[in-house]
Amino acid sequence: MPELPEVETIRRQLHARLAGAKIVSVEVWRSGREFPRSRKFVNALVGQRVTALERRAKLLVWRLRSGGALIAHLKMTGRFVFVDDAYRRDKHDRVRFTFEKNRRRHTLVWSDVRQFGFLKIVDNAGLESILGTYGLEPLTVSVDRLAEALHVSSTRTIKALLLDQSVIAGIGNIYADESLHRAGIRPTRCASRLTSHERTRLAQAVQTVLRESLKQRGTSANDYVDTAGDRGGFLKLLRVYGRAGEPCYTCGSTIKKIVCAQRGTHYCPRCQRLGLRFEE
DNA sequence: AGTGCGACCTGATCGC
DNA sequence: TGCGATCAGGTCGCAC
Repeated sequence: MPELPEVETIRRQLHARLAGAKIVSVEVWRSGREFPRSRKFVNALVGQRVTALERRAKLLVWRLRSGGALIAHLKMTGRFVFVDDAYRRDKHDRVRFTFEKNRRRHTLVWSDVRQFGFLKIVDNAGLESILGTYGLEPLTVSVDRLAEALHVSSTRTIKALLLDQSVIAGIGNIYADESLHRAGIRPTRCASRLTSHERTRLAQAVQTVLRESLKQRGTSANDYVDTAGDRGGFLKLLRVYGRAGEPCYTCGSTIKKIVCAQRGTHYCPRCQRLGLRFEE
């Protein structure tokens, strides 16, 4: 379940190897539901040069020199992994890219067990309209702006709001739960009922959690690996996600798991108490 | 208009 | 042992 820190980790690794690289070959091993028709896809990419790798929300954007871009969404199980010549194809592998940069060759495989992810070629206008649907980038705006984005008149729960990519871009289930725990706010709270102190605390928590996770190269709760096939190190620093039935590190209460915003939701009933808070 | 929820997909795990 | 049910979850599209 790659969210902002995982996608950003992959972006950095791809950028380091592929910015300025020429796409030598593209081989579609397996196309599927979301996948573009293979010949058109291959023809649009071979011979092109990648100028830069960017990220917006959970979307990877491969800028192409001729204009336009290849966009990639990993959804839950999408992976980009660099492989060597001895690599043997796995049944979930879908596309193999070969690049050349400074006379060095790089081979990259796109695989996706659940087939939810997609690769798509878009022109500049198409790219702009897609990128425009996303909200604030949480790591490049101030706490105040982030807190302001959480100031809504909405009947939704605060967790549902955090997951809304058009409000804040890049938060998924893990970081929503972790941010709410660090801010001491129960996920089921009505978003419009948060106090301004709570919005600020939550905005700070979102930034802290995302930054800390990025330092650890993301969280590997299930499938996520980076382009070297390595797992992220943030798993051991999670305080509530995946810890149902275990004691809260802060207060010792048992972490609960419920369904909120149609997602498995983890929280500490004591640290994330309902009702008045007295410390503010 | 805003919100909730099913569908998409496969593999791991659980209960009988 | 085997088999079906359940769960994981980002986002789209549909229904209310």
